[in-house]
Amino acid sequence: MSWTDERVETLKRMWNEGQSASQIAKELGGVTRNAVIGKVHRLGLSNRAGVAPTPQPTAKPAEAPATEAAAQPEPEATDQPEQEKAPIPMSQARRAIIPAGQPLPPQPSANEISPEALAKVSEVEKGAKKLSLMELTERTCKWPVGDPATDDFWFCGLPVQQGKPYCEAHVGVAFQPMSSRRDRRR
DNA sequence: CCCTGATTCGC
DNA sequence: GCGAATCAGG
Repeated sequence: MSWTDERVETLKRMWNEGQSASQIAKELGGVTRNAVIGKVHRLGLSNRAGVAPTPQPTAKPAEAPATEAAAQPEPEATDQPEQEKAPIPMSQARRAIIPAGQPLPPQPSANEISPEALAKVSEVEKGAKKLSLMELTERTCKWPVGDPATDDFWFCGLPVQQGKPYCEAHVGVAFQPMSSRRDRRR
């Protein structure tokens, strides 16, 4: 693939939108994020919002203080490219039944989770890596699925959301904003 | 380990 | 001009 006018335009647009190089590369296809970054630099549109100065210890004599800044003659506006859609038919809501005693994530009652989150989880579970307990690492989602008493039990295993113990989808249901939880009388 | 952008340098 | 390899950081 080469940098056609069109592709360059997409690159510029996405870069200015704040998309990451990898995202752009993925969108364009046929190029790696390195290619995108390289192109970005060649185009001279590096800093998009203000990149911190890169203190380069390399022996690089200070060049003439460039006072030239790129220009944006394109008053582009109103751009709502794409939105994450979750057309999940929501087949059967899976319920992981975790017996007490396990240092595992609490399974929130399905009736308190947003349909969005549930759908997302369902979807994620389809592509889960289905790891066993011992296969879990610090960057694999530790969300349990299924009944530990049966063979139909595994851990999500998808890449975790930095820091958290679960993938994005499961983080979503794990950390509820504790909303309509007023059901205090029990 | 996952990711990010920045830079270098052979092609 | 291109972009993989590498670097530096989160």
